[in-house]
Amino acid sequence: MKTFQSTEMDETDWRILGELQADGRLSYKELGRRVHLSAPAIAERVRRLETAGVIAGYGAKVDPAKAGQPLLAFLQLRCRPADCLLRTTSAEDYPEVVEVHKLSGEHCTMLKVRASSLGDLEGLIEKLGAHGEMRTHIVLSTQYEGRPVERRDDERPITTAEGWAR
Amino acid sequence: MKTFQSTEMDETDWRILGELQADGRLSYKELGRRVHLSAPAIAERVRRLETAGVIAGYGAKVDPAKAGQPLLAFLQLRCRPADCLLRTTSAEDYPEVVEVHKLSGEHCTMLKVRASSLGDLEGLIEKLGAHGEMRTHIVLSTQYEGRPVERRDDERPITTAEGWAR
DNA sequence: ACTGAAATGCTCTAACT
DNA sequence: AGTTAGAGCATTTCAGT
Repeated sequence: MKTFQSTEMDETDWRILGELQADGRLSYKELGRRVHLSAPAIAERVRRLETAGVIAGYGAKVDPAKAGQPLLAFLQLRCRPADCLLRTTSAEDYPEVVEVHKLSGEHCTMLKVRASSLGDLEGLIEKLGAHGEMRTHIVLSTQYEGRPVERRDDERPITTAEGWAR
Repeated sequence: MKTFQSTEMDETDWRILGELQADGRLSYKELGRRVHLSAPAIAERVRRLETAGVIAGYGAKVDPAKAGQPLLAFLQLRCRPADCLLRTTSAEDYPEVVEVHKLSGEHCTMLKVRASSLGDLEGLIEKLGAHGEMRTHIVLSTQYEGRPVERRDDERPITTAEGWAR
């Protein structure tokens, strides 16, 4: 599979990426006005970014609190290898679970969950507790979330096999 | 400010929300075809959802790995109240920090960070370590992320002051 | 790779049910 | 709240640079 190298993305691509992360419904015409390119030129660049997978899709950003899920928590799960959450029941069965990450360290899993009420959260924690030792972190407030992916000047030359395989 | 009650959202609104979270660039015409409504009717419903803040915006979903940030980690910070991260330097100054949550428990902060390399991550951890005791969880793999907000049948009647204030 | 113009298709307003 | 119809734009394709 052909993958987009960072080196193939010029300043204009990054600006397009920035604008589209801030407003995914921008028209190509308006986008073109902002980065000083014609609509067809923009459309082609965006299509290339999509094909390369840099843009994985577009989505409405829904406010969970206003959609009935005001509670956020992080659950850290130290599974017993036998009945680990990732091996037995899929975490997708729990609608509260919005993210699942496998962690380094002590065979741990990090879950980000959203609940509609403390009762909902309590029930979830009880059910998940069956899979192993758990650590609960309830979020009181979120300073910010969903920072856009931006260009980094601090990127070092890649020294992995993939990096040399051009 | 007038806020959208969950009870004001019917099945059609939830379907629209589902479709727009899956593809934020869907045309009103196509959206209308999917939920069996005309384009102007859809447009008005979407505009209402936007005004109510249920839809907070639209954005391109960028794959961080393909945009030069393959590393993900959660950093748990136990600040000394005096020079807490949230009080002194704003965490927004660190481009690696993509989420900041204030936690219950021992005056803790949960940071979600994305780095371009282990060196980048190491430098960040070093700098943030100055703000207090820290616990690092490097993500090895992500099972999923960005699950859409969906309707929940399990919602209980709200018993808070806000719940009664209709 | 980008521009400009023409055809197509979508969005928006308005009049009405 | 919803529909249909028409005017106004955006998108797409294509020829040209």
